[in-house]
Amino acid sequence: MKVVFMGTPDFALTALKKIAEVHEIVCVYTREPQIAGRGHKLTKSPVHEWAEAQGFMVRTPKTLRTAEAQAEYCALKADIAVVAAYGLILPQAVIRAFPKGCINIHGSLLPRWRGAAPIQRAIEAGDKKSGITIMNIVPALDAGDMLLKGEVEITNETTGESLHDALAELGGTLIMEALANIDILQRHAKPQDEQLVTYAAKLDKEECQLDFSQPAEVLERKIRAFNPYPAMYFDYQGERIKVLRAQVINQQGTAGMILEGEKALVIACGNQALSVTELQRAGKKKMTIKEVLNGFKFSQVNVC
RNA sequence: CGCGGGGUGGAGCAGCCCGGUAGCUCGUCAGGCUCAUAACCUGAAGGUCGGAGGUUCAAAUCCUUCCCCCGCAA
Repeated sequence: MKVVFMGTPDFALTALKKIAEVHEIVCVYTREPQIAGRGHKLTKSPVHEWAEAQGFMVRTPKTLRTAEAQAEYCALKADIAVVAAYGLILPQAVIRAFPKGCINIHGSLLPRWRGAAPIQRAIEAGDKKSGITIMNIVPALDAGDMLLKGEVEITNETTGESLHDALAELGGTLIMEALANIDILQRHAKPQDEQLVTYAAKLDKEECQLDFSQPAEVLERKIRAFNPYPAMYFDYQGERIKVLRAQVINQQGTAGMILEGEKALVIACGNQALSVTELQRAGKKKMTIKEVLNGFKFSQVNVC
C-alpha cells in the first residue's frame, strides 16, 4: 500500500522502519525542527532524520489547519495515513483524505490512558499491564474506534524506558498486522467504552521533585515511570540528584531525612523509606549506588 | 555564540587555586583467617593524569587550542 506516515519521536520511528520494509512511503510528516539541546541548536526529529536519510519526501508544516497545507496533503496519492506520536492536531479534511482512512498507534490499552503520556502514567498508577491500541483517528483526542490491541505486562522492574521500547516494538508489529488486514479490521472496528476512559496528562517537570511526605511505594512507582525521562529528583546541598531506581524498604523516619548515606542511600518517606539503587548527579553519568558511594558519601540531612 | 559541571590505574573520587617523585574507596589477582562468607588480615599487578602545542630547571597542577561526556534550560 501507499502510506503517508506522520510521527515525530523514536516511538514513531520504530513503526516507520517496519512499515517502510513492506509498504511504499509516499510522504513523511513530522514536527518541524526545534531549537533544542545544549547550545540551542535547531534539531530535526528522529523520524525526520531517518526519513531524509532514506530519501523519503519529508514535510514539516507548522500546522495542518491552513488550506494550503491541507491541499498539499490531499494531493498525495496514498491509500492510508498512519499516525504515531505526531504532535499536531489533524483536521477532518486530513483525516478523510485517503480511501482507507487514517489510523493511529497509541501506547495504551484504550480507553484507558488517552492523551500525551500513556506509557508513564500506566506505570505510575500501578497498572499490571499496558499495551498498544491501533485505532481510527477522529477529531476528538484518542477517541476513535479500535481496530487491534496487544498487551504488555508491567512488572516491578518495568521502567518508562523499558515499557516505551517494548511498546514501540509491539506498535510496529501491530501496525503491520493492521495494514495487512485493514479492510476486515475496519468492518469490525469497536467503539471505546466511554465509562472507562482515563486521561494521561503530559509529563510536567513540576511533578518530578520527590515529595518524601508521600509513601515510599508511590514514589518508587513514579521513579520507575519517569526513568529515564523526565526523571524524579531531589536536591542535596544545592545539587540536583536524579533518582532512577529505588527499592521500598521497611524503615521509618522523618520524611526526607537521609537515614543512611555511606553504605547505602536510604531516605525516609511518609510511609516506609526508599533505598536508592541507581542515580545521576548533576554533571555526572548515571551510576549504581555502589559506584557513587565509592567516591561520595551523603550526610544525614533532610532533603525535603 | 543560551547557562553550568566534568574527563586522573577496570569503576567512583581526591589532588589542580598556592607547580616539585600519583592518593582514597571499590574491583581484580595471590596468600592467610574462618564451619563459612559479599566479612576480616597480608601482599601484588595495573596510570604517557582526554589529545596537541606552549611557559618552566620541573606541569595532573599555569597558558593556548582541539576532542569527548553530562546537568539546567528549550
